[in-house]
Amino acid sequence: MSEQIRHARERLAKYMESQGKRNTRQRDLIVDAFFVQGGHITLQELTRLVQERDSGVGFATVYRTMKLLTEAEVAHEQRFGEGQARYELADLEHHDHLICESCGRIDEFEDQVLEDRQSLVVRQLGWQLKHHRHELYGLCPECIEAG
Amino acid sequence: MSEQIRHARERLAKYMESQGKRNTRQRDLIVDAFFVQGGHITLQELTRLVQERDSGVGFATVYRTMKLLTEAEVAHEQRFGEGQARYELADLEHHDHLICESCGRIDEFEDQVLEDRQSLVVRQLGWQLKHHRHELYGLCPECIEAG
DNA sequence: CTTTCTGCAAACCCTTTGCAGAGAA
DNA sequence: TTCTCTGCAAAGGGTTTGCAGAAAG
Repeated sequence: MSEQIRHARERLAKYMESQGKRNTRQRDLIVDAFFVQGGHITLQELTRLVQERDSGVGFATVYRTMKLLTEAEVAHEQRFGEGQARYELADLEHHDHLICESCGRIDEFEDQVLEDRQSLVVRQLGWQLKHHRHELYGLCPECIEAG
Repeated sequence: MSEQIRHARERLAKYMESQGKRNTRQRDLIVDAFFVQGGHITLQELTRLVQERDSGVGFATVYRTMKLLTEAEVAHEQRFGEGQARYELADLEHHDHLICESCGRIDEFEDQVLEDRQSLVVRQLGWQLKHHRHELYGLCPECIEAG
C-alpha cells in the first residue's frame, strides 16, 4: 500500500512536470490528505480534512486538484448511486465495489471468473468492451450481524 | 412487447385506483409517449416528445408522472455515468446494460452464469446481496464497423 | 517578470418543491 | 364541492468557472 502511494506520487510528479504544473502548499496538503485517507472520499470530506490543517484552503482548489490527479491517472472518480462523486487511488489491477446500504461501507473485490465471463458475453454480442461498472449493493457482515 | 405494455398499463391502472390518483390528459400523454418510445429516455427527452402533442405540458408534470410510474413499479429509474436519470419500462426479468460510448446506444443483456457467479462471490465475502448495477461501456457493432 | 494558482462568488445543470389556480370525481 | 393535479418559478444539491489578487518559477 505504501508502495502504491510511492508509485502514485512519482507518477503525479512526472505528470505535473510534463504539464508545467506548479507545486503549491495547497496541492501538497490536498494530495497528502487524499493519500493518507485512502479511498472513496468525497470532495466535501476531503475539503474538511484539508481545512483541519489549513482552514484557508477553498473547495474550488480541492476540486481542481482532484481533477488534476484524475488527469494524471493517480486518482479515479467514481459515481455510486446518487449524490456526489467519490475519489479513490487509481489502482493498477482492476476491482469492483460492494456497497453496504445500511452503514455506507464500501469494499472492493476482484474475481477473474466474473471478468472473463463478462468479456465473453460482450464479445458474443458483437460489442467491444472498453470498461465497466459493477457495483453490488447489500448488507456487510457487521450489519447482517446487527440485524 | 405489446404484451409487456398491456401488462404495464394494467398494473398502473390498479396502482392509481388504489392510491386515489386521478386520470388526466397530461398523464395520458406522458404515459403514452413513454410506452411508445420504449426505453432509456431522459425527462428532458420525454418532455420534448410530449410537448410535440401539447406544448402546454410542463416539465414538473412529466417529472411527477415518471415518479408515479416508478412508485407503481411500471417504470424504472436508472442513473448511468453522469448527468440525467433515464427511465425504462420495469422489466419482469432482470437485465443489465451495454452502453456505446460512441453513439449512445443502450442495449440490454442477461446472463445467468454472471448472475450466479456474482451471488457466489458476494456470499463468500460474507455479504448479503440486495441488488446490483452492472454496466458495460464500449463500442456497439455499428460503431466498430464505422471505425 | 510571466504564467499558473487560489479563493470567492456566481453560474450551471438537473432535480425537487411551494403555491395558487385548473380540473377530476 | 372537494381534493388532486398542473404549471410556474424558485429552491436545492452538487459541479464548474470567471476573475482579480497571490505566489511559483
